[in-house]
Amino acid sequence: MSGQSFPIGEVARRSGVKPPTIRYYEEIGLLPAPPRTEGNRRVYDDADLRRLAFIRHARELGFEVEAIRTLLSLQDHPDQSCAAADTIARARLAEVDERIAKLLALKGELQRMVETCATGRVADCRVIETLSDTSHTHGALA
Amino acid sequence: MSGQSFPIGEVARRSGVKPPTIRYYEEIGLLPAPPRTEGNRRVYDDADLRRLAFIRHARELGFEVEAIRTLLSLQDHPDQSCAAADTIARARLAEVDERIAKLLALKGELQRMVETCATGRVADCRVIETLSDTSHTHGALA
DNA sequence: GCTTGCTCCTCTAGTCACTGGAGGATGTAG
DNA sequence: CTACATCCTCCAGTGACTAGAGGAGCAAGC
Repeated sequence: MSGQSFPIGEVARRSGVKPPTIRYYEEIGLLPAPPRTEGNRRVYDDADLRRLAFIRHARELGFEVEAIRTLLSLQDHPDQSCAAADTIARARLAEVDERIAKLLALKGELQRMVETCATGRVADCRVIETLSDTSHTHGALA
Repeated sequence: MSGQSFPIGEVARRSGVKPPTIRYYEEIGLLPAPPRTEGNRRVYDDADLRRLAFIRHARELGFEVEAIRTLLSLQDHPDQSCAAADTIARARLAEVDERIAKLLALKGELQRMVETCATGRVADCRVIETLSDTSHTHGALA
């Protein structure tokens, strides 16, 4: 009932991650090395598929591979010490919060521009002001 | 009242962008080449500072340099055709919206983990499920 | 006015996270 | 059994930095 298996190309199509990138993720240990067929071909399952989709989304959101590694470690070691997991989750949470805040600010500004635009010309664009606040500039990256 | 000027090191400290990176941005045309002193040193002003801080935040949010270039073009050509600006702003807006949605989902999951954690063990971590939705997987990048 | 020491300059090379291609084996359809 | 797609490994290239070598500029102290 859950034993679907796919070759790398199929996984690539379904996850949106290209074959060379999938092999690369295996190489750097983000994705476990899958079993192989007689003919040495990689065989993936649904769990791999989900993991890859997760990695892809996280990368698109701008998380570095190391950050993703820590997120995946939460998944991979559900029995690990709570303190460790908590620390990781909290750090990521802070990062996520800041990103959301910045994106919301940028969104507001882009919306304002689209609206202003409807009424005439772009006039005063403040995209820079929106994201150039240097107050919480230091100490952002976890 | 607005004539502050700084050498590259000062700009680096204030913007959080390192000198070599600032020079790199100049090279690829994200930042205009500033005037130089007698002794061939770059001299920046407040506008450069804001622009750099903006670029930094946008990069942290995962926007590619090309996307940032289009955002900056809104700022740089406030008199350009509204249609062009509108198209750019709308495309970025869609991207921003999707990012916000994904980050909120991830945030919820991380929060749940921190809470669960407080009560005992990590147990079932679903960070992967949170971001592995493949439904709107294709057609995301503008 | 000259040395000490910091910042700056350019240039080249290295890193991270991929991306693409060469050259060859495998698997599947006619 | 021949096409032809897909896979394999390996190696080179890209984007966006990052670090280092080697040298010039400048401010401060003696």
